[in-house]
Amino acid sequence: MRPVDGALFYFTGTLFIIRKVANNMSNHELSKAYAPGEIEDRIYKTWNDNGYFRPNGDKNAPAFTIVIPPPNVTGQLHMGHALDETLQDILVRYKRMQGFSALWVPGTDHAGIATQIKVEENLRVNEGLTRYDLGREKFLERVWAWKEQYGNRIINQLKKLGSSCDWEHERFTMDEGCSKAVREVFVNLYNKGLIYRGNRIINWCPNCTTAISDAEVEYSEQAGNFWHIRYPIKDSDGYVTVATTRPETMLGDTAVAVNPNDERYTDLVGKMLILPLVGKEIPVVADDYVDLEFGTGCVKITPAHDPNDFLVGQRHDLPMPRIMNDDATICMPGTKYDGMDRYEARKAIVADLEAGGYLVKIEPHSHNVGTCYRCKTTVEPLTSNQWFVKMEPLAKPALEVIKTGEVKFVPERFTKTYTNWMENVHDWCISRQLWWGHRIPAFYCDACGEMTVSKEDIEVCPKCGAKVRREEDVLDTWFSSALWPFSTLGWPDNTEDLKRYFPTSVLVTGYDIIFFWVARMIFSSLEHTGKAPFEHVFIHGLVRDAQGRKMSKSLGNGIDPLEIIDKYGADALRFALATGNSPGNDMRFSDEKIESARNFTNKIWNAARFVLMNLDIEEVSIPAEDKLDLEDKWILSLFNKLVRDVTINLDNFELGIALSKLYDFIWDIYCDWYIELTKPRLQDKESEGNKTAQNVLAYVLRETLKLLHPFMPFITEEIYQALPHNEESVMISAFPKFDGKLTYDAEEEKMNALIDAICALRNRRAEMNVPPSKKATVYIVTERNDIYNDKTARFFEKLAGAAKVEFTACTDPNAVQIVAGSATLFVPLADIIDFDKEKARLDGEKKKTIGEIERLEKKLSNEGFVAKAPAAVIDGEKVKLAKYKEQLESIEAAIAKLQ
RNA sequence: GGGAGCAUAGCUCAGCUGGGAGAGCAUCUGCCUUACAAGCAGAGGGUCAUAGGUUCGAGCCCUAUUGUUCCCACCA
Repeated sequence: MRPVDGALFYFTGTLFIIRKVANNMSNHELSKAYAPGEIEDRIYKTWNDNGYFRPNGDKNAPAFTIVIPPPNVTGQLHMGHALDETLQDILVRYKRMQGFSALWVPGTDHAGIATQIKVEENLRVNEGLTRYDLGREKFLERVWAWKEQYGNRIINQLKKLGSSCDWEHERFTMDEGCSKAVREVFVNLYNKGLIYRGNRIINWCPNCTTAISDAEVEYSEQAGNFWHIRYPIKDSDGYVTVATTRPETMLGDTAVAVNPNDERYTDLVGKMLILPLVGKEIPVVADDYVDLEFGTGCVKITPAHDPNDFLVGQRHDLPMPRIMNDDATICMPGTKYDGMDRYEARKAIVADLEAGGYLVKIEPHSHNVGTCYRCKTTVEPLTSNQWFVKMEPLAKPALEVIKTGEVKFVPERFTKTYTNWMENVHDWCISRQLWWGHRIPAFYCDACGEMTVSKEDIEVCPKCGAKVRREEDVLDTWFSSALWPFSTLGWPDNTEDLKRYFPTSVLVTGYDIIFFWVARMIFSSLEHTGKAPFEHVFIHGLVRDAQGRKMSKSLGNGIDPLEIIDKYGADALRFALATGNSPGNDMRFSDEKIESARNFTNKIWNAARFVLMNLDIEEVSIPAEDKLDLEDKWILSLFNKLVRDVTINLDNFELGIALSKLYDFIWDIYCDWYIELTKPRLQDKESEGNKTAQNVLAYVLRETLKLLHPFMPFITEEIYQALPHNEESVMISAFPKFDGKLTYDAEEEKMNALIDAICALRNRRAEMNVPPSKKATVYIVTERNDIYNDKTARFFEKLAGAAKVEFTACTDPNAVQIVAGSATLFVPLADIIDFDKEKARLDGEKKKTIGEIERLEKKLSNEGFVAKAPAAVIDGEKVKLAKYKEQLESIEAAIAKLQ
C-alpha cells in the first residue's frame, strides 16, 4: 500500500540543521522562536507524498473509521469546522499510531438551498438573471461549474489544519456513488410504504420558495398583537369573538371551534357564522383542541395555514382553501386583497374590520414565530403536495440502539436530547422546490394518472405507454447526508471498504446538528444496512468569541481560522481548540488563548533546541539501570505515568484533559526541572553521566512528542525528524505504551523531596530579597543522606543559589534556618538576622505543622475512617503524618538553636 | 409547558469513578541564570451560588431554592 520503497524521504528542517551545527561546534545564529509557516506545508506534503493518510495495509489490524461531517461544498472554513476537524484528527492520529487501520473519509455536501442561493445571487448580481431565465438544465450547469470552481477551497483549507484524511477516499454527496445510494434508499422506502406523497401542511419559506422540514424551522420570540374579532351569528343579532395573532388568515377560515365542554358556547355548536369581509358561511364546531382558559374560548380555524387548524379541519372534514401563493402574497381573486403581501394584507384587513365594526380590541401579545433557518424569513405554514418519510417505524429501532448502548453519546447527556426528539418526531418532509439536489425519482403519466417510482430513469408509462414527466422536486440535502457513513464506503454494493470499515467508529459533530444529521444517520443506517452507523457520537459545543457571543457573519465577530494559522500556526490553533474545555460545552476563543498556545509551541521548540545543541550521540535509548541517576529515574517514572494517563484519557474521549497533562509534563516537569537537572552533566562532556543524560533527555523528549503528535502534528514531526529516531515519521510511529519496569516510586519520592527543599530555599531567598547573583554556602543537616548527598548537592548549586553545599551544621549564628521535610538547611544570607522575626516565622511554621498533625491524627483515630476508607487512602494519610512529625522535630530543633 | 447545561481566584475555564481546590491570562516582587523575556524565580488572591441531606469524609452524589444560558413543544 504505502510506497516506502523508493520513496524520496525528505524531512529536513531548521532543527536538523541545529543539530549538525551544534555538533560541528560552529555558532550560527538560529531562530529562537518557532516559525510554523514554512514547516507546516512542507511536512504536510511529505506525509501526503508518502501515503501516510491512507489506512495501513495491515489486513489483521483492527479498523478505525471516521467519516467527516461534510462541509458545504462552496463554504469556507470557520472555527466550528476547525474544532470539529481538530478533534477528529486527534482521534484518527492516535488510533493510527496505535496500529489501527485508520480511515478518515473526507468529503463535501452539495448543500441544496445554501449553494443554490449563492449561485442565484451571483447570477442576479453579475448578469441580472434569475434561475428561471436560464431554465433548469442551464442553471444546473452553472451550479456544477460553481462547484468545480469553489469545491476545492474548503478541502484545501482542511489540509492547512493538518487533517490526516485519506484524500483518495474523498466523496461528494452528489457524486455517482452517493447518488446511487440515494436512489436505492428512496425506492426501497417507497416500496415499503415508508415514503409517501400527500397534501399536508408543511413549513413553507416564501423567500426560498420551498418546503422545509420541521427541524429547519427556528422559532423566535416576536412582539405582536392579539386581534379580537367579531364573527356574526347567522340569522341572529349575536356574534362570537375570536382572538387571533394572524388576522389576515381569516380569509381562509372554514370554521370556528369551541371546546365541547365549554358551557358558554354549547348552544352555538352546529350554528353558522358569517365570515366578516368575505361573507361566507362557516360552521361552529366542537373540538378538544380548544383551550377553555385561553383567549375567548373561540378559535378561528384556517386549515390551510396553521398546523393545528389543519388537524381540526381533518377531524371535521372542513374545506381547506389556500389563500396564499408561494411567495406569501394573498391569493383571493376578485377581492381587493388579491396579490397583497401577507403583512400588507394584514393591515388592510384590520382596517376593514375596524371600519366594519368587527374589531373588538387589540391586545399586545408576544409569541413565537417560526423562521427559516437559512434566510430567517418567517415561514408560512400551508398545505402543499409534498413527499414525506413515515417516521414512526424508523424511530423505534433508532431509539433501541441508544437504549442498548449500541450507539453511545459522549457526553452521555445528549442521549436525552436525542431520545426526546426521536420519541416525538413527526413525518419528515423531504421534498424541496429547488433545482440543486437529488431529483426525486418519481415519474408521472398525465395520460393515465399513474405514478412510477423507479431506480432507473423511465421515458414511458409502464401502464399505458404514454410519455412520462419526471417529478420536479429534489430531496432535502439531509436525505443524502443521512446515508453518508455507508454511501461513502460503497453501499449499496457490498464493497471491500464497506466490509472493512463499516460500521464506523466515532462520529464527531456539534450538538446543533443532532436532529438534522445524527438522528437521521442512525435510523437510515439501521433501516438500510441493519447496523448502527457508528459506535460513539462525540459531541462538541460551539466556538464563541471572546465575549461569549456566537460567531456570525452579521455580527462580523467571526475569527478566521486561516488567519490564525497564518499568524500562530496550525498546532497553536489546534491546541487552543482542544484544551481548556470539556466535551459538549461551548468554548470561547480569545487572543489570550491562542497566544498562550503559541507560547507553548515555542516552549517545545526551545526545549528541542536545547536538547539538540547538547546531543552528540547518533542513537537514543534508555541506558542500563545502574547508569541512571536519581533524576533520570524520576523523569522516566513520571513519563511512564503520563503515558498511562494520556492513553486512558484518549480512550475516554477526554482530549482536553490528556492535552493539559501533556502541557504540564512538558513545561513544568521536563523543561522547568529535568532540563535544569541535566545541565551539570551536560556541561561536563567528560563526565560519566554525560551520555546518560543525553540519552534520557532525548528519549523522553522523543517519546513525549509521540504522545503529543495527535494534538500538534507539525511541530512534533519537525522535532522528531531532527532527533535520532527509528521510524520514518512520528505520524506512523508506535504510540508509547505503559511499561511496568519504568516505575520508580522511591526515586520519585526522593526527587520530590529535593524539589521541595530547593523551592523552600528559593522562597526564603526571595522573601529576604537576596539577589540571585549573591550565592552562599548551604549547610544541610539531615539523616537522609540517600536524598542529600554529594551527587544531589549540585542541584542546590545550580537551582537554589548555593555557592557550595556542606553537610554540617552552620556555625554562623546569623544563618537562616529552612526546614524542608526531613532536612534543615542553613544559609548565611543576612549580615545580621533579626532573631525575633526568625523566631516568629519558625513559630508560625510550627503552629501550621502541628495543625496538620492534629488534623491527620484526628482523622486516623476516627473509627469510621479507618474502618471504611480504602487502604491506599489510609496509608497515604499515615505517610503524610510521619512527614509532618519529622518536620516538626526539625522545626523545634531550629527554634532551639535560635535561643 | 417539557428537557438540558452552567454557577469554582479579578477574567476565561479545568477538576476523570467522592479522600482537604488547579491552569492560562491579569496583579505584585526580583531576574537578560546563553533553550526559551513568547522566558525564569517568588508572592498574593477562592465560605467551590444558597439551604438542607447521604457519607468516616462532598467542589464532586441526592433534594429544594436562586441566577443564567440553551434545546424542544407551540395556547389560536
